[in-house]
Amino acid sequence: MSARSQADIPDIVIGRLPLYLRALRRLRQEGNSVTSSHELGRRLDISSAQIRKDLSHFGGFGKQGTGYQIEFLIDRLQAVLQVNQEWMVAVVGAGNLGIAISHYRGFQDRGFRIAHLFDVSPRKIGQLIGNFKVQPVGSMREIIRREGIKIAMLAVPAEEAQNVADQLVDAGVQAILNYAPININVPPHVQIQYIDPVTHLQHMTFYLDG
Amino acid sequence: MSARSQADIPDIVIGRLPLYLRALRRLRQEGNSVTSSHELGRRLDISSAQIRKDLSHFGGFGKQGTGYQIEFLIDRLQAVLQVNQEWMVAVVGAGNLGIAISHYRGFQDRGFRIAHLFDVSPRKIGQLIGNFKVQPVGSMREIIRREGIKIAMLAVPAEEAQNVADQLVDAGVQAILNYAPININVPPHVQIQYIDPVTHLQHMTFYLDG
DNA sequence: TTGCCATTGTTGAAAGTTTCACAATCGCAG
DNA sequence: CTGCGATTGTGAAACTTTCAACAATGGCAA
Repeated sequence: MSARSQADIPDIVIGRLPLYLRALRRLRQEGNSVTSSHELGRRLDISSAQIRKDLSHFGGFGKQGTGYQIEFLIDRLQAVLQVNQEWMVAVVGAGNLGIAISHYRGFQDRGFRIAHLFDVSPRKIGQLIGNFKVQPVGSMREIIRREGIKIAMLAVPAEEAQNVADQLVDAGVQAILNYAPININVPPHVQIQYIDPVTHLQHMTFYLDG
Repeated sequence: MSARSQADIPDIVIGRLPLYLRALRRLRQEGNSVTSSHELGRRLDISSAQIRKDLSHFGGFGKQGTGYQIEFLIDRLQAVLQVNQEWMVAVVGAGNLGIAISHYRGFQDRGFRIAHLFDVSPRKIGQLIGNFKVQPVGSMREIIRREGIKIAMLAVPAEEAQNVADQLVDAGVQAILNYAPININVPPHVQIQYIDPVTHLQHMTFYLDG
């Protein structure tokens, strides 16, 4: 990976930390204050040894005989993932998907806050969606620059995705979550992740009979 | 994995096939009829050796000196993934997300067709969303059974996800794409995949500076 | 027909990831 | 204070995945 390859921790390990965090917050919500690698493993369908090993990359968070203090571990994982702060996020594309994203309440307390919603269509610009007035892509660069926004979600048609991504990178964005069903290329200092439901469905149909 | 562990091909390889397929269809749309492992690799940011090896699990699809016939390879991959047919999909949850999913045109020509949209809320039942009348979860089991639906997308609140998943499995569903931000447990013969944008964002924030 | 360039399919080595197994230690009961 | 059951952190082994290298082959130009 890039920049902050912090102490050489495998990327695959980093990818599991958000899952641990999610499960821990759920355990807390259910009223627990302590858990174990076995309990986490059972819930996440990951071996307990793996969980212990993953966590041990960041220090000894548990206690032998007892397990892990949930509150403490949540705190530590949030710090490691840098989500003990609130990141401003720009959404590009005010179609059905961009609108659903803009309404979604689930970003709130997990480290993210949607700050702007952009679109090209004159029909959409100025419309009020959720709490956001749709803004023209033309002003995107300047707004992202000015506000130092580092993260963007891309919900535009596949044909425009590369072009919009280039503009985002130029504006200083360092992480892109791309919902368009197409691969895009970004410079190595920019993080990119993909969400395409069809690829998940196609992965599963391989195993279905019939 | 389960059931059709076809000739022992690693799951991680299966997971890449939908990406190859997506890139190939794009290449075709751009007017190409032939490609190479190098070109695919460049686009997908995957080594050419990996692509050749992955494809070789299913037979010799390419020609030395020339590369791969795009049309032919698309055909083969669609057959391997069993998306040369149209799978009926049930969507559960008619909130913003369920609605966006129901409107999404991108399932159409990639092997899937949304057949039903279910919700519990009496306020929503009967409403027309896209082409679907929202149906009560109470009738879900019978409809899925009767129509032999094998795939469901779950867009309900985290608290209800496990319960709804259990009902789906009981109704005969064999693959679930879960958008709720929670892990759910299903029997081993049922495929499950997750989409949670926050986990992707948190994965990326690890690497950001500041 | 020959020689050359491009590209595959495949082998084996290297790198990466998961699992095993156990000493160390904690908290608690008696 | 001792002994027991639970649980962590970890080094070494097993396993999986990726990569590098190359012989084999196809098409094309001369």
